[in-house]
Amino acid sequence: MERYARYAGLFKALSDPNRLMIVDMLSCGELCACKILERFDITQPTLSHHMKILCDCGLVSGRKAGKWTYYSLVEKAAQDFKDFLNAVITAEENCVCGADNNEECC
Amino acid sequence: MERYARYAGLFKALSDPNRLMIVDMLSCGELCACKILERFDITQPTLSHHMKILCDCGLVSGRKAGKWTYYSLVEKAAQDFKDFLNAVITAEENCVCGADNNEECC
DNA sequence: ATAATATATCGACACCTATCTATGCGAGAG
DNA sequence: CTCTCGCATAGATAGGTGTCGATATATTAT
Repeated sequence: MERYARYAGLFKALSDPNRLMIVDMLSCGELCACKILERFDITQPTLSHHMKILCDCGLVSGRKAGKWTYYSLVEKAAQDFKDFLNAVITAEENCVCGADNNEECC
Repeated sequence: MERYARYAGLFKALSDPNRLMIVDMLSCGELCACKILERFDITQPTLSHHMKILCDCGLVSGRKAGKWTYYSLVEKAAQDFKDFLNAVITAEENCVCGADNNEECC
């Protein structure tokens, strides 16, 4: 259950259209905050809020360079997340369903 | 942007640990509501609420049979979702990043 | 018909979220 | 040192979310 709670945080981080698009942009490479901001109709503090959420969940990392902050996707976190989703939607040995599906219901 | 908003709804549906675990259980096959309820420390109305969210986003479907309601994963929706996530975290031709990454920043 | 059972809906509550404006803070430029 | 610029933080606000107890609805059993 700990595992589910941890990944649920990642799903929540991507549950906003703006953040989803930001991650898509970052998948092509590092971008500075102002470049990201250009593509959205939100204020700078709002973008900062979204970037913090993406960083806090571990999917994105920020790098300060002078006045600018560059954000990039954390490849390993993204892969782990993808693998987790795949495991969740795929039938597995040792699944949480408990393997008592074949019992008569109720 | 429409596309992001649509899938953001799916991420939101999976942003709760209980719902994430429910989907994992359903990936092994159809389950009746009471069987699902057994595995959680929540009340029946709360489970009903979660199942409605999972159904509304298209990831799960419900089938009434007498007194019972059986829920199952919608395989195509799950696959499409997985493919979308993969596209988002992978660099692509024709990406939303706009391909102007190589410009000097700001 | 009446009772029991499975599930959904309603109304309430505490908490969280996305957004804004205003402000703070650190780095470079003059 | 002071000004400007990029970004983060604080505070406010409207709306959403997870949970519950109470109740409604529908189906099966008596």
